[in-house]
Amino acid sequence: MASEQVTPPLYGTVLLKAKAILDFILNTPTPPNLKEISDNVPMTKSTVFKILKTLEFCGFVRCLGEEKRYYLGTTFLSYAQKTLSTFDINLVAKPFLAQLRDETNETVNLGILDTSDSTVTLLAKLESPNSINLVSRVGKGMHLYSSAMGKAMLSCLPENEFDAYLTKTDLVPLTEDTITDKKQLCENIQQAKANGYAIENNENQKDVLCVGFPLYKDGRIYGAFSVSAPRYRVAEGNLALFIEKGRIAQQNILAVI
Amino acid sequence: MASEQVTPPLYGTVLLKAKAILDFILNTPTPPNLKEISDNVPMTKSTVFKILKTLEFCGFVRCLGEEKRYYLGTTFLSYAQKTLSTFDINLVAKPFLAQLRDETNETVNLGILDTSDSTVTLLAKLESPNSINLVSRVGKGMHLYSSAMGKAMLSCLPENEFDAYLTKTDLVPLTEDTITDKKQLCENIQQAKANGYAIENNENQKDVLCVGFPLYKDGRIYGAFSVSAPRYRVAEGNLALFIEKGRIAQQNILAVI
DNA sequence: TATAAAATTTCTTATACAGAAATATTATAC
DNA sequence: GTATAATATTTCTGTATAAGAAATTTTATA
Repeated sequence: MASEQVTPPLYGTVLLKAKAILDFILNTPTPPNLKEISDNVPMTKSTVFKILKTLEFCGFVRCLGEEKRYYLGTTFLSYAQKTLSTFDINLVAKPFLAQLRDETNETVNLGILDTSDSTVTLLAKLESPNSINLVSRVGKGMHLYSSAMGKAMLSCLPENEFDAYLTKTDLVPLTEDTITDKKQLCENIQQAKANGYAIENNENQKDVLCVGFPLYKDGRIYGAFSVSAPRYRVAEGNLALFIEKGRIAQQNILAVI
Repeated sequence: MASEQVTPPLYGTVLLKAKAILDFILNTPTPPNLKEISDNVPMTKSTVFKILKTLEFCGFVRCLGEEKRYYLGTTFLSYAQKTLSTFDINLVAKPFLAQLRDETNETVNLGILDTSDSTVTLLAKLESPNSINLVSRVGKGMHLYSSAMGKAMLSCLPENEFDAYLTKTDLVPLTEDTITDKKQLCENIQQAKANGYAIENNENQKDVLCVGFPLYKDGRIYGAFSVSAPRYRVAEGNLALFIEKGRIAQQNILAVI
């Protein structure tokens, strides 16, 4: 849906063919042999064969057994490890968050879950063009129970992990509206789960309202982002805009993760 | 060293170039930009650029940030998952184990660690050409503390996991030579770790001697294999042969895992 | 042993590729 | 704010390479 590049490049047809073959192996329950592959990708048997042999040479596939079935290779294990170790949600999400900032004219934050002490680590803050800004600092840890991003991420936790968090955490009040009752927090998180976003209204920082969106995909919590504004600037229509545009940003980011 | 295919295939030069680029990104601590890549692979900048754009289109790399640095893509996460879920140590190891069987003229076994109940599951049994064979059945579970493959795998466990195993396990005797003393087992495993192989002499099955080799790589225990023979057939020189040829098979298998 | 099916190899022309060099886009110095 | 340098991207062209048809070898099955 986004206006991204969808036309294949005019270079590297072999790469595109190789990917089609790899994807076919990926999506086939039992490892296929040459015939099964060439029957299911738009290439002749000899072309598939030659590409497979090169992929095998590269360690991208392995051909095993008397039936000569093709398996994805162990090379991908190293690549995947590197992908994870250098994955930068900050860089991935930033363009979409900048757009969200421009659409809402408010400050947009990006955070990740710090599992060591169950807090939100603020990775990036895209300042509102409006003059009066909020006091937040990149790197600062916030509580999960009081912040919009934190509550958004809580809403994605598996039940047992959420229970563990609830058990071990003291809900220390930060403002007069901080939720300090565990049952109430539970309900609040349930609501966030149902909505797909979490609202924090004067709970974490005085006179600030935040809408937090989780970045959750394939069972993994990549982080969360939020739109935050001084409460006086958030009228009814404004909040709806935050939610609408936030949801779009969320979809866009998840699509490229 | 093995007489495997080492000559690049005469087809798919773009694939080979693409792999060189991916490998450079893999081995560079901070994600490189175009210039850094093209300075380090034997291609011109424009060639590297065009391949990168196609790799990006395929989801194999992503270009992020103002500095346009290249990261390995998330596509590899799916590929790696599939690699692991279809990984078949049996098929990978079999040719080398068949060779070992022929070199020793004894039965060769392949097993994996069943972590659910801490036993060895026998995956394959390559029968000795000699007439008198041993009683073992594919699928049969053996104890880690009494079998050669089990002890080989124990020698690769991280210390805390080994301690946990020792604590929870009753060393029930299977023969008159089964090690039933935990301290003695500890020393035996230490010895196996130092040797790189484990010997089981009449401990698991009466009148049988086994030499077990672990298949351990990158912190992962893929399984173990063993050469097993009736004790009366194992003279001094024979045992040395088992160890020598077993080590070679182990190296060969680990090289292709 | 005969037959079928699948895997390799051979061969050839159109085409996709590689690199040089020009251009555009940044970053940085002045 | 302009000049300069560094990097990224595009254009262009001869040549190497890829794609497919078909023959051949290998392997499975009757």
